[in-house]
Amino acid sequence: MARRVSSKAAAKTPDIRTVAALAKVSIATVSRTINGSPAVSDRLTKRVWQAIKQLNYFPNTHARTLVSGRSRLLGIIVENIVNPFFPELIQSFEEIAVAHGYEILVSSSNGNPAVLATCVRRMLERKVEGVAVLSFGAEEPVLDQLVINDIPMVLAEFHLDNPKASTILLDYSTGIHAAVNHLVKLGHRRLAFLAGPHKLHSAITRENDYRTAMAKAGLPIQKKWIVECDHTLKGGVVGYGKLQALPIRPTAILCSNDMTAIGVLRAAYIEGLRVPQDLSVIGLDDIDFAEFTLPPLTTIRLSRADLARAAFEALRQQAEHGIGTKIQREFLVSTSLVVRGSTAPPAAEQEWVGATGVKP
Amino acid sequence: MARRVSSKAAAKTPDIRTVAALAKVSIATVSRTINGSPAVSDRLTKRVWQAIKQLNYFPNTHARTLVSGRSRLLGIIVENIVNPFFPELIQSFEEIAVAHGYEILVSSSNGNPAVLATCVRRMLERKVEGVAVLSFGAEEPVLDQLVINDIPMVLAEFHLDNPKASTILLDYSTGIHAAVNHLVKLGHRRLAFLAGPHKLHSAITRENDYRTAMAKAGLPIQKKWIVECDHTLKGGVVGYGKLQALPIRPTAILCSNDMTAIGVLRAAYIEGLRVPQDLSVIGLDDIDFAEFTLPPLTTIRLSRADLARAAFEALRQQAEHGIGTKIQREFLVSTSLVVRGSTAPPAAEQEWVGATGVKP
DNA sequence: GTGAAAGCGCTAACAA
DNA sequence: TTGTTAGCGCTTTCAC
Repeated sequence: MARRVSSKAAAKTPDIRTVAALAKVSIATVSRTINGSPAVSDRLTKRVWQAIKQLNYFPNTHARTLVSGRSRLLGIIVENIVNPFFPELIQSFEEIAVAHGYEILVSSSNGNPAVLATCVRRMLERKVEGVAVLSFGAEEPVLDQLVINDIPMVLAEFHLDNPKASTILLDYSTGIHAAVNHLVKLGHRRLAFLAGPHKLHSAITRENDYRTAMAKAGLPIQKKWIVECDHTLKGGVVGYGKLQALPIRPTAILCSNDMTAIGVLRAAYIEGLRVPQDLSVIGLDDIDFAEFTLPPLTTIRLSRADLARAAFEALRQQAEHGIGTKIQREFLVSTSLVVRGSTAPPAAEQEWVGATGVKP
Repeated sequence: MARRVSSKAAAKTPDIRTVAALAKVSIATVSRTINGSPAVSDRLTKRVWQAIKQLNYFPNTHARTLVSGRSRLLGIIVENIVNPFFPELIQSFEEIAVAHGYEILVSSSNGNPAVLATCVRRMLERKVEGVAVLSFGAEEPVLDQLVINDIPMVLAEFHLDNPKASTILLDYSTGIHAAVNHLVKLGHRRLAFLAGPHKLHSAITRENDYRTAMAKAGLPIQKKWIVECDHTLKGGVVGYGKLQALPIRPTAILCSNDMTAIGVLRAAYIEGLRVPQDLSVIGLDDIDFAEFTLPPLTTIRLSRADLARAAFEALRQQAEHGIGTKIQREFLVSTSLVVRGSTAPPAAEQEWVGATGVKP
């Protein structure tokens, strides 16, 4: 095969040397200019930028990473990208990261530890500077590779006894208490809870908060009124079915997430039960779609933007903190009730109250 | 600051030299072993792997990329990650890419050319080997940076006169014809079309296919029955409103995507129109959620998996083809009608037919 | 303020 | 079959 005869023929991507040659400076000066080092005279700065523009040059991240040790890459692992909660979260996280000069690597673990393990591995090979583990899951054991390699991490609702690991605590309690109180004020006493899969921390925490809120409200908890679903729409349909099969049915259902609640809405409609007249339903997440369900879903908002911000901030502090700088190791994201159309006073009790003016 | 006294103290990430030393071979042998070169004896292969395991070593992608010129990174640009169609697409694309040893960089352009430009820039800096532009948009002019840098591309529904650019053609026609015929067979004659935003190629193509299908079916097209929406749920609600304000209303609505159709379903419900008895609705995409709308949505399926496969295949061929190898520059992804519950014979005409046995 | 030179961790020629 | 060595494109001392 013929080799290229003239160097002119090779119109390859310009590198830092090309720029230096054109600007008639050393490559060190080009590097300094690009990185905004103050120690470059205005005269040369101008010449360098002019050459850069002319050549349409951009630096090679891999070379930069190799020598500087900083990849400016952040990993984000979500539980399930197909659950609308997560794309919204990824979107926020990416925006913030990009605004700060970072790039992100996204992976969806789908609750599968093996998948998680391979994506952690890939992230390690790419030398990520930190990983946001927003899978809310029980996959933490697989995270030891991150620990071993000393990679900063931020975990949702999970403490890892490691100096590089930060935690985002989600205060579901506020929102769930508000939801229960809202229902109680409306006159409900029989509140069921459609839980998430117990392998998720988030599901456990939410369920516990429901129990606490019920206790505080002085309401009895029936074991049968708590049913484990899987945070999917289908799961909500199934959960609803189980509840309706009970001899004494709840008048309101609190769901561990919005998808479950949407499943309930759907199942109730098909069975001819009117929401909210015959049954009140509350979700959790406040995904964009919640506003558009029929009726619009009353739900507990968990801000994706807040969560993304906390996750990024935790990682950034770990990645950029100087020696001796104190970093924040714990972050809190709160929740709040958004009242829309899926809650109302219970039908029967309302009549009963109307008849006597006294609650049971 | 005190320097490290003993090399023992530095428990830093092992590199290829560390492995070589432990296995008592040269770094070249380690490299060959990792890359599966056949030219390594079983004896050494074993020793090397053993050392790798012992040290928990993994190669540094940046160094690899730098020297080999191959990043094994692919970019994927979607229109809007919050539209459920896209997470499903990303999921598929990632699975395939990872299975072939590639990593992906995801960006959501949100129809914003400036955002697109910066994500292209970031992808260039990371030396992606190809970019799947699945934004279906009019942002192609911004893609010149990819062209200039000779980066392989695959575009949906857009031909770029560039040797590195492949195209995925979406055969909406099959699905849309099937949808129109389905409606016609049911007895509909007044079919409206809720189009997507005209800045999207996909929207234009779909609308044209609707016109063609209508013409083939011998049905008149009313200008007022084609209204431009924006592929969002809200847009569907608005579009529905415009259609209902017409003196002569359509009995069926074909929508440019599922989100629009879901908006129509919602608006119709609120206005007390029953779907499908009073109005038939058909979507396009077949997002996971379509199965769970009320009633379940009849829609035109566009397989995300097929699209992802085509996109990956196009990029892989460009990235890996040897000189002289013929590569496929055009790919076709088809569509098909999925009949569910949102279509039925039109109410009025059904009665009329019942009365006389003859159609108008 | 500027430049020369030493690598970052790896692959790929070339030798042996 | 194995090892030696020259960089990939950049940042970062260290001199000047």
